[in-house]
Amino acid sequence: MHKLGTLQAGPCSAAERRKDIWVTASSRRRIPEATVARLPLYYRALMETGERQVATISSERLAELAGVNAAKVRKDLSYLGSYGTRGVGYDVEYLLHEISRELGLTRDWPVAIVGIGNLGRALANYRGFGARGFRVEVLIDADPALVGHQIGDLSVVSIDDLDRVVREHNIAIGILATPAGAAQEVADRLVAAGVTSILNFAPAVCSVPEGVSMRKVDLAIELQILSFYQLRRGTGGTAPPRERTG
Amino acid sequence: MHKLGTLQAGPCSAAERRKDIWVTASSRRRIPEATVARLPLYYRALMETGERQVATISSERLAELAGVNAAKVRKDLSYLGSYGTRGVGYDVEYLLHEISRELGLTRDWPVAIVGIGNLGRALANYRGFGARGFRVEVLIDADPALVGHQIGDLSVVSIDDLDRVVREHNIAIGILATPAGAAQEVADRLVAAGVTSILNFAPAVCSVPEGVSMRKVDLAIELQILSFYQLRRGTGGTAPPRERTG
DNA sequence: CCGAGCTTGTGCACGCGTTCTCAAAGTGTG
DNA sequence: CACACTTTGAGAACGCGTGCACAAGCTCGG
Ligand SMILES: NC(=O)c1ccc[n+]([C@@H]2O[C@H](COP(=O)([O-])OP(=O)(O)OC[C@H]3O[C@@H](n4cnc5c(N)ncnc54)[C@H](O)[C@@H]3O)[C@@H](O)[C@H]2O)c1
Ligand SMILES: NC(=O)c1ccc[n+]([C@@H]2O[C@H](COP(=O)([O-])OP(=O)(O)OC[C@H]3O[C@@H](n4cnc5c(N)ncnc54)[C@H](O)[C@@H]3O)[C@@H](O)[C@H]2O)c1
Repeated sequence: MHKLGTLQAGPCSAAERRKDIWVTASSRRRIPEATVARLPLYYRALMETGERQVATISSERLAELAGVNAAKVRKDLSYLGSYGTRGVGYDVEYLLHEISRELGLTRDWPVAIVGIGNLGRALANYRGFGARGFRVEVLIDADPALVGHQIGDLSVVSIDDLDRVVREHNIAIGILATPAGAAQEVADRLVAAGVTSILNFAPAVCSVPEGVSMRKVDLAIELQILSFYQLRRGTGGTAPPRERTG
Repeated sequence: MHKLGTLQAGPCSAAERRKDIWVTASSRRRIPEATVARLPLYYRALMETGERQVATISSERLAELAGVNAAKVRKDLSYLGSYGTRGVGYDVEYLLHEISRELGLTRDWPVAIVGIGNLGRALANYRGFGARGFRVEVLIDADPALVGHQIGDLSVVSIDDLDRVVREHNIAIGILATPAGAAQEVADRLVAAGVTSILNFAPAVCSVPEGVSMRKVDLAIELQILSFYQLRRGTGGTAPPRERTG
């Protein structure tokens, strides 16, 4: 398949815009969400191994490195286009480039963290984000005692200045690390300030309008899921094969 | 759902996995994984609202509180048994009890954290875990400068004492917050010491033997997924309504 | 005791994701 | 060029999860 061109680059025409089909400059087909979630795994696997000196990598090898099924790797990559060569494998450099383009890793994303408590500080200090183009540029908190405090080379900004600072830095991605009670309000303010992607650590149901993405990470829930299966095992069940990739 | 599953452990042990039925003392039927992941949501929703004075709650109301579909709530709860009353709803207290029993929240789980860096410290200081019966009892790190250091009312223990301390405290659940490079080795040591559930924050593929559960939380991947959809939106696509329960 | 009004529990259809499988398409050797 | 070997790409089958729709079952007022 894959007949109608990946060739036709450039911004997609208005005619192509459909509700359920994702037509973009980079890829012509809809990429399943499960695949999107695995692309970072492939990216990381390709980056980490010294495989880059080798020109090509097979789906089998990549599957092994990423910890998934080989058929899945092939199907996932086929959504990006036919980048492989039969009998040979995938060109490592090219694949890396395509994946990072697809994930938006070729550009920098300014990020804001709201709620500079235990977790927010840990995130602010984390060096791993920058490597993927996620630059934490703004730290926001409501606690007056914290405002102005220096963390790394950033100074904590008051929640009152949220709108201004978020706009100034052109923030598209916000990280929410406030207590649960403040989550919805802060999310609303972020959205109002132009943020369209939110990563939420607060254990609270929290809704955002159409056109804004929100992903939740709830560590307590993760523990409870582990506890569930732990309990089963103790009472004679078998372990669940499950493992999540964010 | 999100369901971003990756099989793990031994090579190609996929086929036989699904076969086994989960029959335990507590519930007669197999509970789907997606349901297990939502039970904590229901639990939290029930605990948070003042709904407890009200004797019963309808699936519709609970769905609203938990941010899911009402039919889903009913189906999920039906896996636990027929605890509802038609025309009335679910008895709140009883439902809470059943869910917490199913999730193993009626008992205490001693937890160990390995890797007391930025993230490990945040987790160690977090008060939210204890409320669900997850008691962080052991902090472990390899850095000699950190060993003996006091965090909260716990003292950091050397990685050399991992086996002994984990056994002494009867730890079943371990949290892995070391750098990626050390993840597999630490996981192996935890498993060797008797840990059968691991929550892994290190961005690394990491395998555990059959009979051990492992869940991964990779924050960088979450950001990359957000970035993917953010990029699409910019180029004219529609936003994905997606939000993870997990 | 009956009927109106709710709410649960579940059968069912549908869509998504996974994985098996194999033809197609490449490489390399003699 | 023929042939053996490798590896991709995709068709197809299957299983899981979701959500609609509705009968079964409960309460309550009269
Ligand atoms: N720390 C962890 O390991 C951990 C684990 C799981 C979940 N969480 C969740 O992450 C969130 C943060 O946890 P934490 O331990 O960092 O909490 P924390 O109390 O240490 O920090 C919360 C911070 O948010 C700030 N804040 C409160 N209201 C605010 C508002 N309206 N606007 C801006 N800032 C505001 C507070 O001043 C504080 O600095 C919580 O929702 C918590 O449940 C944390
Ligand atoms: N901090 C964050 O916000 C964040 C975000 C995403 C992912 N992560 C991941 O979480 C993990 C921890 O992150 P961090 O920021 O806390 O890192 P960190 O470097 O601050 O802490 C790591 C700790 O692990 C200890 N350690 C190293 N090797 C060890 C071993 N073999 N046994 C026991 N302890 C060992 C180190 O002494 C250090 O104290 C990393 O894998 C990181 O990629 C962290």
